[in-house]
Amino acid sequence: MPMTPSPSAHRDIPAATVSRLPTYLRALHSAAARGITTVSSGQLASAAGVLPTQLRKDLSHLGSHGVRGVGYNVARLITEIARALGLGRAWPVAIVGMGNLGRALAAYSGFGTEGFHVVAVLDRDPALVGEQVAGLTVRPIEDLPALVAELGIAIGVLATPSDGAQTAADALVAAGVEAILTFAPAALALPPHVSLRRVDLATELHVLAFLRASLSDLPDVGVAG
Amino acid sequence: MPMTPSPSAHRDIPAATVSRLPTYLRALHSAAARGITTVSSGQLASAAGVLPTQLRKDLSHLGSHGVRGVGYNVARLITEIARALGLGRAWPVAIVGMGNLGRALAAYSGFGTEGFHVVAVLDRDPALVGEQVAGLTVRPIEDLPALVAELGIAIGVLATPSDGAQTAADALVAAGVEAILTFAPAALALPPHVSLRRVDLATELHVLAFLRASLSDLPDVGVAG
DNA sequence: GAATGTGAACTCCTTCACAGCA
DNA sequence: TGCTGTGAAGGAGTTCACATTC
Repeated sequence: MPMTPSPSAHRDIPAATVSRLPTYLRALHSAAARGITTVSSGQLASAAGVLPTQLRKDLSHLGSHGVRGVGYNVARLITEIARALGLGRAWPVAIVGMGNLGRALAAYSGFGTEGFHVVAVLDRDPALVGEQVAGLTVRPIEDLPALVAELGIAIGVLATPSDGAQTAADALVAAGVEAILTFAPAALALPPHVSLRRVDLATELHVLAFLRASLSDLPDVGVAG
Repeated sequence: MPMTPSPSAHRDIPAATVSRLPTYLRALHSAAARGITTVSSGQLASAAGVLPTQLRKDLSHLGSHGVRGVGYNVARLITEIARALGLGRAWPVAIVGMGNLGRALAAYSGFGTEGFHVVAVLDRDPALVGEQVAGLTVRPIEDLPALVAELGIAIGVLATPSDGAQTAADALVAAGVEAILTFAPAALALPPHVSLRRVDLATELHVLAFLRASLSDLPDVGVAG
């Protein structure tokens, strides 16, 4: 799991815990929407797909205080996790690369409900610049510094082909963006202060294929024809 | 990192190693395309964004034999990794959910070059059934058993909203699919023999926002206005 | 009685140090 | 001399057992 190795001031919450907090938050929101005000670690854990001990250990890192014999107050836990994750305001996001994936991401409604807001879409191809995508006008890469300064863009999403990924990443960093999520299956060289996460679709499929193959060790697909 | 916890017959290659092999494979293909026939662990590791010791340890799990003092034969290493990953044939993939993301995935050219082939696209919405997406006709969920049997579909990709994810997953499992990649931010209950990977875009952004916030502990975005 | 919070054991992964070989 | 392969050390994360509190 690619993550910038250097930064040490993670507010002393382990990286593995941070990566599970959003899931807990979603489960809590869903519970709150159903009128539930108190949950036990067992209930919340099963909704999130983890073990109860895992959940309690995770929550203990935020110093969160449930009530013994009772459980956690849903509203309070939502507040605490949101604060731990640095939410409470909408983070402005820029997406670079307006191919199929970039367009889909720009239109993805999930971001908005989770505290993120796509405020800029860019592409290096002049033929795409000026086009409308998800209610935004596609801008050229050269506009990045101005857009970052103007809109306070904090996170850049790379949806370019592998070739252009490093160049686009350099442009983001030069413009002052310090957090990048890339979908390009390429190794990126970045300054140590820039946080990087990579989502690699082909790798996920490869891992699945491996698991699948190691289960049924048949050369043929396990479907009786 | 969501992965089915049960299966033990991973061909004794650690999960963490498996998740890096595809990256090595890409770097090797790229090297081969440039006419390079031998690489050292240092060269390959920097192309893949890992440490040389990590790479050598990983390769040692496949019993791979490089040549001391020289390095690895590119062609041979490609063959060994491909075999370890169970490649060598194109895995047929079905994508369920033809919203923005599903369409983008169906059109994603990366899959084809990596040993995967999107052979079916489905949606539960009758209004979408029959439409053409990436050269395929959208089929109803009910066609899954027939499609799996006919096309040997081994991997299902879920690009549905969270609501429909469990239902769609059940349909895939009932049709005989034993490996699922889901983009829906929901916990899925699946039989233990089914492998599951989850890609959660919102979670990735949350983690980035956390890292970003813990670096510059300003309430404001770190751009001098 | 019921459920949280946490030290301690355990498992997994990464990194180091260096032996082994061309 | 140069680079691979690997046992051993170190670190991170998960699970267990149980003391603690309502």
